[in-house]
Amino acid sequence: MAVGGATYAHGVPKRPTLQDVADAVGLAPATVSYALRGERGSADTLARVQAAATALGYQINPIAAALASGRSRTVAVLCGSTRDLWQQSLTADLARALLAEGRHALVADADGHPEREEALLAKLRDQRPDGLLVAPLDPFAAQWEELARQLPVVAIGDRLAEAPSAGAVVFDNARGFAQVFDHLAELGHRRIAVVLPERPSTPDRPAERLVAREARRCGMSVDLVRTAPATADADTMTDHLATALGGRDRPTAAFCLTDSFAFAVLRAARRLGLEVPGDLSVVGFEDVEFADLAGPGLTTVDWGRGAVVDAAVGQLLAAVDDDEPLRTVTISPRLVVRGTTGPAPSRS
Amino acid sequence: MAVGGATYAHGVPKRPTLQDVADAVGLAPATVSYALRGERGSADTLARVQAAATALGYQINPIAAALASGRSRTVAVLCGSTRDLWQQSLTADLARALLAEGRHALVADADGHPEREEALLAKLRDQRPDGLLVAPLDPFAAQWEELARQLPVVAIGDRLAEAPSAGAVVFDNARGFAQVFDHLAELGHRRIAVVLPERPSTPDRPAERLVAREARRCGMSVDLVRTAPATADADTMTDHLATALGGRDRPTAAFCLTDSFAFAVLRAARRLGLEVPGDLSVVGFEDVEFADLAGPGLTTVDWGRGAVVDAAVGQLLAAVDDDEPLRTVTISPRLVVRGTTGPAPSRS
DNA sequence: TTGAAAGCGTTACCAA
DNA sequence: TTGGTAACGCTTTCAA
Repeated sequence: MAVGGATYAHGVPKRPTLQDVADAVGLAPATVSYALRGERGSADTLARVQAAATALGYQINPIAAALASGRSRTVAVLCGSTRDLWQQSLTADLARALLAEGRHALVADADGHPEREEALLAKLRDQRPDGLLVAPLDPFAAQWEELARQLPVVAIGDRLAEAPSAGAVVFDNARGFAQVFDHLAELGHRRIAVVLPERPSTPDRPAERLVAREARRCGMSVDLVRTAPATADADTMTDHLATALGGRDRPTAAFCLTDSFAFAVLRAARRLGLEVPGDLSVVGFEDVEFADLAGPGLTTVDWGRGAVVDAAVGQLLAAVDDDEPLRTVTISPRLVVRGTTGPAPSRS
Repeated sequence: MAVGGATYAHGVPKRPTLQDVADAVGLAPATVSYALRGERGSADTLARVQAAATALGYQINPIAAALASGRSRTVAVLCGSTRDLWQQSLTADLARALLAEGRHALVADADGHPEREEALLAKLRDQRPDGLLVAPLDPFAAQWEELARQLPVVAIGDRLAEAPSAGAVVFDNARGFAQVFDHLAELGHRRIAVVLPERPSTPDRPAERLVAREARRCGMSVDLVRTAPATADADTMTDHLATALGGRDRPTAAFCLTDSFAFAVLRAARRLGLEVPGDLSVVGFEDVEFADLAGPGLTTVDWGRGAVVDAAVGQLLAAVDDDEPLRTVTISPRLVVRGTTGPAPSRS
């Protein structure tokens, strides 16, 4: 029975309920409920109910509705780490898009830890969201399978290996990689570093294989630099990259699979006294808003976050509302070359 | 009665309820409820209930709990515009902090429109959050008063003029402005531009007055450049600023009340062919993560977002859980001078 | 088209 | 300490 803290209990003016509206118009609550939702009712009833509702200032109680119907009109958004800039923006955009569609966003952030992802998922599920949008940390986890059977799930970035029934919005990495390698090859780079996250590659981001293939195709040699995903601690990442990119026989370009990595590389370059792009070309793979400011040498791949958001939210809500099947949508890359990204250094 | 889309209805294995646990241990649901919450029960009862609950895999249904108790264990987070980088990060940090305290975050974004702020507020209120964290677009709106009477509200950035009962986390702008002006004066700047949002100044950000006072104190002349808050359209902002900062008798420094503005100024400077900081010193007022990358001349004021988040979440939850009074917390500025911000240009 | 009644899964009051 | 029971406010089935 609603108690509420002493401080706030009195201020709440006991909002009108369905019963109040029903009393006002002399109808049964059920009738009012249907009328308010436009499910049925004669034109007359409908009008009277509407009038009474607005007169009383009736607002539905979504919690009661959720309990009774089993649907909360809320969508859970679970993201791997909002410390990563692109994911942070993605999360914000998803929330905005959901709101525009009349759904609330229940957001959670696994903060880089797969085990936290699992725990959060359980909690989110308890909130009975109508659907789930997730940028998975561990797309191979077994839990996805059960979850995807229970409610519509759309994964962003990686297909959920164990949950074929889930939808996905994935990136055409093959083309993206090809564009980047072509670009770097044209500039004359022969030896590049590829900065990528430590976590295992996935079905949709088989980064290592793609790198190997492209390197072969372009006749390049590649240093793989594995880096912990974005954390609160930018310095550690910078240190790590400075070590990897410095040294005598260093690469002439760095291809970063995340713009957060690219920023760390730019910082590392600065510490090493390397000019970008004079001494080191840097390519990001996400195109966050201010990539253009981050460095004159920062070329990026733009995946069109708007398209990602539309595809994800669109198909999720279609599944929720109209039971439409989920599918995999592939996003195409567009290379954004900013300023002069080359020329390739002339030293051997 | 739970219907669920045809596709997902079957997959849901009908989770155990309190009743199921009660049946298992041969106690009343009420007893189990109390035991599970550790509110009462003998050691024996408690143990048996725990065991049965884990055995059955019982998970509480938060929606039913919310309906019965009137508390949702959810906190609404309403932000003026997640297109602004600082606010976007703030929102992400708030959500993370809330999660760490066992609360879910219901996030909404007014996207720069005060009228949307009002509408969203109404919808959020319907979700019966236990509290509200808000970076208000319009701190003068009348609605805050009623809202703050109904549930704990903590405003970030501006005190809510009409709602004295609400808490606040505000920035010590007087000191922040003084630090910036001192810094610029030391570098020898005599004429600066101040880039600030169009919306009316507020009790806690009486920007214009502070600017006037500081300018007088430091013997500077000031151009006020009013700019629409961050939008999706960075180009427009850049155009606007390029106009304001170009011209024959242009200022030698720009003090931007938002880092988003600072970025726009950097873009404008680039378009105008101005060197930063050679031709134009730029000072931001927020210190977003990658400010150090955005330009060598970008000095910022760091308000410690972590402190803001702690203060806001801390006092809100104290009010929610322990009925503690809300208060106004003031955050102190710290000037972060990066690289060489001067020297002041030598032309008169 | 309308309504009565049975939930939905908890919490909280009050009596035992 | 425990348990019965009445909310909480809505949705949905089923009968009128």
